[in-house]
Amino acid sequence: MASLSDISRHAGVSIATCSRVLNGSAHPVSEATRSRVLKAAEELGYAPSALARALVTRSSRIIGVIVGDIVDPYFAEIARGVEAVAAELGYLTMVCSAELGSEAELGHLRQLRDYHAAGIVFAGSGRAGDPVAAELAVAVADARTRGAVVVALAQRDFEAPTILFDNEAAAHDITTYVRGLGHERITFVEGPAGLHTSAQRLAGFTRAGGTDAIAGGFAYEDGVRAAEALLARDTLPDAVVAANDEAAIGLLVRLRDAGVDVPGQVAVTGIDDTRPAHFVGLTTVTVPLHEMGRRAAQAVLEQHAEDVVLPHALRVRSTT
Amino acid sequence: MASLSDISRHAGVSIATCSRVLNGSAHPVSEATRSRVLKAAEELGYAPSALARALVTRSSRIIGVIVGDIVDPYFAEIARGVEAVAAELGYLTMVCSAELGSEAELGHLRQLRDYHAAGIVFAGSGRAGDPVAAELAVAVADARTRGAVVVALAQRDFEAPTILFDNEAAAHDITTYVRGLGHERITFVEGPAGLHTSAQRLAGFTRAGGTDAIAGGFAYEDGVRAAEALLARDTLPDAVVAANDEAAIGLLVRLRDAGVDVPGQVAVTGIDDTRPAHFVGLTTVTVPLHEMGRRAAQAVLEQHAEDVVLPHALRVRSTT
DNA sequence: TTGTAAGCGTTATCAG
DNA sequence: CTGATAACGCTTACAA
Repeated sequence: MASLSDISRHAGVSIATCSRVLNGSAHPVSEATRSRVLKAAEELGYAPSALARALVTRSSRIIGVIVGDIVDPYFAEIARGVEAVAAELGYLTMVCSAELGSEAELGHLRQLRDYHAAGIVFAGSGRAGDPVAAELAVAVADARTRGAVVVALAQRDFEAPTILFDNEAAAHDITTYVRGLGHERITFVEGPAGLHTSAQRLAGFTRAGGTDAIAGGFAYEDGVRAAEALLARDTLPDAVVAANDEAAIGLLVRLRDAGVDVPGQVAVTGIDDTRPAHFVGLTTVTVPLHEMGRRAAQAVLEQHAEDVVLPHALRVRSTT
Repeated sequence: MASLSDISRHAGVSIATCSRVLNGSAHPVSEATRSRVLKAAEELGYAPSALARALVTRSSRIIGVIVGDIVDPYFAEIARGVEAVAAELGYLTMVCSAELGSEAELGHLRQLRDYHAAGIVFAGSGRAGDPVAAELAVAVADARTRGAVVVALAQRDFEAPTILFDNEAAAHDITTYVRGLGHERITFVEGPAGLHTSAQRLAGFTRAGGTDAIAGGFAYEDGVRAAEALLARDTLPDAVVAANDEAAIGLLVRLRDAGVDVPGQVAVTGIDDTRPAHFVGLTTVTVPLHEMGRRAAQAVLEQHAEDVVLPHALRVRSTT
């Protein structure tokens, strides 16, 4: 691949001048030499080395989005929001999936730091008692030293501006709605143990007067398991509020498989309003995932972020 | 952030030696100086500049996966496969979503090339008559010049080893299955116009004896629209084979909303066997998405790929 | 308006 | 076993 010095030689112009015309510098260059350089670049098929450029400017045009699980539509929606605004400005957004937990998150964070990413957005929540929390905090600080702006889209255990919605209120609102329907015995299927988000959603359920909570998770399979636990009881609850849509759907499918009438016999709800919720007609609460992604990207482009809490809203469909 | 020269000064050792101990070089270094360097690195919080390293070694540890749409579970599954094997070897996999079509794809490809990506995986299919096809081919060639290994997971219009499954056969098999059920009037909902994958699936339907095909797409909404087109006809077909799961689900939901009994009145099937298909009990054909991702990653790690066609299989559920 | 040259942080080649 | 030093490809004062 042709480099600046190739162009320079070919066009009979200094490297500096080539650099100036080839990267839209404000520095004046005569039309004559400009076109000569352009022509040489064209002929030789010049492509800049983003690596070299980033090395000297001390910042690349990469925005990293660290998500909990790339197949989870919750994260996909966020990533899409980031991408939408980043692409306009020519930034490359790379989504990194940390399926293996905090360790993987730390690994990705370090890589992003090492590549001088312009921005790093943490899409998922932090974990209580996270063994690598301290290391994460250090790496975040280092990334900042290198000019990265880091933003969190859920509660984390390091210093960072946050763009979020109120998980506790979301859970509270939907629980209240379900109670308002006249359901007395309501079971809550918890999120993954340890996640701050899980704790917040459980707290919302509790504050709304809920008392019966069982273990769960954020995956479809977790919902299936929760359904089985419920099916094993003497009597089914009137309603079950799952900590998120995926689990709610697993629960819903398993319950119906077992011949349970939803919503006739048991009402089922989720939180997040991801695409699959739409597919199955799940009652849930809409949260501004795409908008969070957009704002996160804007924050890194503007190199400055402010804490915000975005609104959520009940979305009633056919499972209640 | 501390750099090699900082460590060098702090430890009273040459930069070269520091480099040797800090990057696991085979070059011998005495235990004494090694530990001195390590200590200095520890104290100063050294983190290597992947940028500088990649610049001199002429290759970064980045694998880019260019997908059609990050919220599409088809691509998410592939990305996950890539990530799974890449992570083990310390490679960073970045998934780039080309929601805006070929142009966006080209943009991402160039970025990846400019960052000297070690590998570039094209997850989606090429388009007939693509206006940027030539530019894509050039950029692919350039990326190769810079040492990248590029792999395609669907038919493309440039030279590249492919890891795929047989789209034509998949569509043929499910159509044949549906006919075997006794359905006579079968409608096929096509994929997005222009995509090679769409053409292949349509060809499979046709080869299996299907004749009635209507416009569609790969998104949920496309399925909804197709359902409405069908609903507007005098009589509904006995079965509809959609070009993929997303569209099949949109179709299914819309049909049921309209009071149509599926599978009683109309049978519905998809292709891909993505997660949502599981949720709604869709009859479809399983394709090795995750495995394709894994193999693509292996190919870039081994710097060499061979063409393969992986098997698919019918997955019968409750919509037929 | 153009060119020279000093880095950016590493790795790698050669000598000691 | 250790250390200079030349790249890698680019940007950017500073000169001319």
